[in-house]
Amino acid sequence: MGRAPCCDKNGLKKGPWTPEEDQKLIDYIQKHGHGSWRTLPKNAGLARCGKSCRLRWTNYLRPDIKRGRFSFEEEETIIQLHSILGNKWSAIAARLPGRTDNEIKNYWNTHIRKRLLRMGIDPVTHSPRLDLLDFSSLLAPSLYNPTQLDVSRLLGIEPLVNTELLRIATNLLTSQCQSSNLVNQSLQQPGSFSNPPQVQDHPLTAFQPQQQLQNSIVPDIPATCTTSNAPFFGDQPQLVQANAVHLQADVQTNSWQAASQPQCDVIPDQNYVQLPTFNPQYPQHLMSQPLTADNQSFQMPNNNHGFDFSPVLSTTTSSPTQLNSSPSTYINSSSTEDDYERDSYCSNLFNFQIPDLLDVSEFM
DNA sequence: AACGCAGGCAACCGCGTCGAA
DNA sequence: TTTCGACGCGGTTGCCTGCGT
Repeated sequence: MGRAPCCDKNGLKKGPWTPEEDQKLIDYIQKHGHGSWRTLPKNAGLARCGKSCRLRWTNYLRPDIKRGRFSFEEEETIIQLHSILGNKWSAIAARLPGRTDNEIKNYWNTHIRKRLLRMGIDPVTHSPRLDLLDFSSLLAPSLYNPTQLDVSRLLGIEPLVNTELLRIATNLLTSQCQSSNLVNQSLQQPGSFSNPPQVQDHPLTAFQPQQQLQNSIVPDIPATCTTSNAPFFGDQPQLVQANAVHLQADVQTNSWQAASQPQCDVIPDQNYVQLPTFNPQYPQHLMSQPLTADNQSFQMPNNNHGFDFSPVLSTTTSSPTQLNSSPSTYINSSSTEDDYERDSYCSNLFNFQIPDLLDVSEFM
C-alpha cells in the first residue's frame, strides 16, 4: 500500500494550527527561508511534519496570499482556465496571484461547480449535460430520409433543444475560446503553466471526457470561436450557433484554431460557409440577407439519395459559400488534414463565429 | 434557547513525479 | 538503470459557523 502518513510517527501534532505555531513558522521562514521542509519543523521547534508546515505556509501564512471573496474577474478566469486545464488547480492558481490552489479548489467545489450544475452544465466538460441534449433525435430522421434533412434541426435551432442550454453552451464555448487564447498567449511566455504540453499540442485536449463522443453518431464538427471579448455568461440569443457549438465542444478535434492562428477570432476569408438563419429568435441583424446561389451545395438537393454530403465530407472546398449576410456565423466546409478528415465523419464541418454581443453586467 | 442541517474551508491523505545517489 | 527520498498535487475529510425550524 501507500507510504505511511508522515505524521504518524514521533507523535507529531496534527489538526488545526495554533497562533503560536503559526508565529514560529513565520519567524523561521522569514529568517531562513523554508529550505528543506523535512528539516524545517525540527529547526523551527515545531512538533509538526514538514508536509504540514508546507501546507500551512503555502495555503495560509504566505504573506502574498489574498484573502476575501473572489472577484467576478477571478471567478471568470477560474472557469475559463478550468475549461482548458481541468482540475489542474496549481496551474490555475498560477494565473491568479494571491490565490492558492487549495482555495481555488474549494471555491470551485463549493460555489462554481454547484452553479454550473444548476444551470445544466457539466462542470467537468463545461458542456450542457448530454442527458439534456438528445442529438440522435436531431440527426436520425435525416439518415433514412435525407431529403427531409432540416438544417435548422441539425444546427440546433429547434425547440426540442432547450434554448437556455444552447445559450449556455454558446457562452461556454466563448469562454473556452478565450481561455484557449489566454493559455496560448501564456504558453508563449516563459515560466507559464507548469504543465503546458497538453494545451500546447492540442488546445482542447483538456476536454478528455468529451472525446468519448468521437465514436458516437455525432459528426465530428470542429468549430472556431471568434468572440474575443465576450464575457462568460451573456444573455443575447445565439441559438443558431449554439447546438453546433456544443457539438464542436464535445467532439472537438485539433482544428480548434487554425494552425498558426494567434487569435481564434481571426477567420480566414475562405473555407467557410455561413449558416442559414431560420429561427425567429435569432437576432435580426444576423438574418438580413437571403440565400445566395452558392448555397446550392449546402441545400438539400433531390438527387439520387437526396442529400449530398460532398460539400460536407469532401476534403477540399473552394471559396466561401455564403448563405446569408451574417458576418458572425460560418460553416467551415473545408479541411486540411486529409487522412483524419476521411476517417472522421463530417470533420471540420462547422466553423462558427460567435457575435460579440455578450454582456456581463447581468451577472455582476 | 436548543437542535439539526448545510455550507465553507483548513487540513490531511495518498499517489505521482522528479532528482540524487 | 534502479532505488529511494522529498516534494507537489488533487481528492477527501472533518471541524466550525451560520441559518432555519
